[in-house]
Amino acid sequence: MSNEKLTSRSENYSEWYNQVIQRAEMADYAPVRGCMVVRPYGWALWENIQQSLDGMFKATGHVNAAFPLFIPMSFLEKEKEHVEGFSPELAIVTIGGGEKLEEPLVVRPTSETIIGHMYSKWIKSYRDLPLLINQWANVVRWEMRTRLFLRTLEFYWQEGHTAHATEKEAVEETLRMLEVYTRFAVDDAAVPVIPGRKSNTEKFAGAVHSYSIEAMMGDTKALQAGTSHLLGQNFAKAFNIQYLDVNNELQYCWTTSWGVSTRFIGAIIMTHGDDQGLIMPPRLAPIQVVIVPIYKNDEERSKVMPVVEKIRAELNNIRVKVDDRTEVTPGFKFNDWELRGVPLRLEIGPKDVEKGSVMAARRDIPGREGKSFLPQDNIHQSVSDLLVNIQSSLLKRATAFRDSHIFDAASYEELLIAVEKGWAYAWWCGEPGCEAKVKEDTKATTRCIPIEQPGGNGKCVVCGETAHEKVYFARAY
RNA sequence: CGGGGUGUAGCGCAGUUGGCAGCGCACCGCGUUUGGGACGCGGGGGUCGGCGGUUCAAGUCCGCCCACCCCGACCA
Repeated sequence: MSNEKLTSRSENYSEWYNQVIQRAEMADYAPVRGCMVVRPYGWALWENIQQSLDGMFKATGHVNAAFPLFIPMSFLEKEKEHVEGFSPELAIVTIGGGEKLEEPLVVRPTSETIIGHMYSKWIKSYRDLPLLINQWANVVRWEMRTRLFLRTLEFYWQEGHTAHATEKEAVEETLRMLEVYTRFAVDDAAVPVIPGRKSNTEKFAGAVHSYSIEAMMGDTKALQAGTSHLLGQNFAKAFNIQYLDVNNELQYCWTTSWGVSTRFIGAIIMTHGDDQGLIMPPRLAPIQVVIVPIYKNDEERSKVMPVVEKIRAELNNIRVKVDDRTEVTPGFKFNDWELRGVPLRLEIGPKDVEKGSVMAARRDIPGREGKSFLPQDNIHQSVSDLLVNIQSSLLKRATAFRDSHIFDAASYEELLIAVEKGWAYAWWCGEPGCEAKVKEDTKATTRCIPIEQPGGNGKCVVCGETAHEKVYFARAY
């Protein structure tokens, strides 16, 4: 661990990002190119994300299951767009047990195909529907360039796969899970996101429609933080997922899939972090409160530690860490836990023992301004209140930042300026040509066509033709 | 695959006209410290990316190879 200052976030955002992750011991690259080791502290955050999402999945009637890591190549080839979309980034096993395989096995880049294969066996009757299954898994996509959490060769995620009797139900499911992701991002991660539909060029290979939640990072670039796909009957037809309806007629199912990955950790880091390092939203923070005892000698220690233990015991259902390391100074610990993003720090020293107080320092407000004395009495209540307050102020701050970097673009000139400074919000006719022109001129792409629309019509910001929908253009990760 | 760059201690780097392999941080030991990144003294750690060449002598000069990073095309 280093005790040097971090690179400033405004000076070099990408260096800041890598430094924070490494110094906070969130993750490392493994010796193999592009693969990521998630360190215990990073994994603890992921576990909290898992727990939060899993609770919402259960509440909406989904159950967990597991499917194979290896998928026969022929499975992917059954859906034309799917294999075309994924073939450049597949890792393929050609040798097994020293023998060349009859048919290559693909290391799953996503599991629609193998799950579709199983669903065709499992689903026979309308009584089997809807089938609502989620899988927590790792997947592999052979990316050209990797970035910790955001784009790694292997990543961890959850992928939900559902089958329904009607299109209407599948559409409802797709939007329901988009809503679940939105609630998770906003309420638990304090990451404001815009739910919307992807353009045809940006959608998932094999989907009818893709939806996503889009977040703005601290450098104003956009990050797709979760996706929900309406697969229509594309996979049902490719894999023969059929059922007999009440009239004894054979019907194809309507399917969906949706996922959130370890990429979301990157979203949290880049949304909330500052020049001191990470800031964890209290609801997901691996450590919510760190207590730093302060003493000069054994005598002071013997007075301070019982108070520390008493406070720790009272904060029973809060994730508390007592940093009783003796080899580093309190000042070092302050910086260390700030780097790791612990939302609230309690300092307890001889003065607090005398006064019956503790010093509380909130992570979201740096320096003296974020410090206050709390009475030791009723500490559980005051700490809980502070955590709630920090959670909501993080969301408020991120939302204000995002909104001040979204610009209405009424003309192409305005769009060019807007995507330099943040996101452009503009009418778009839906033509891929207009989208491609923007990408060529600015590197910005359509992020999503938001669910909430202003209504009425406008003129496409690129070609001037009549447009029915407004869309966000932005540079993206 | 195209353009640019870098390989020297765990990490970050310096190394001049070729002449004993260095610095900061980290690590280990002892002591003093401890309310915002402590200090002193002592210590351990190297196939200088690899192979070959020039030379009395190569981290340094020459040739070939390898690896990695950044910018493009691709992407949750």
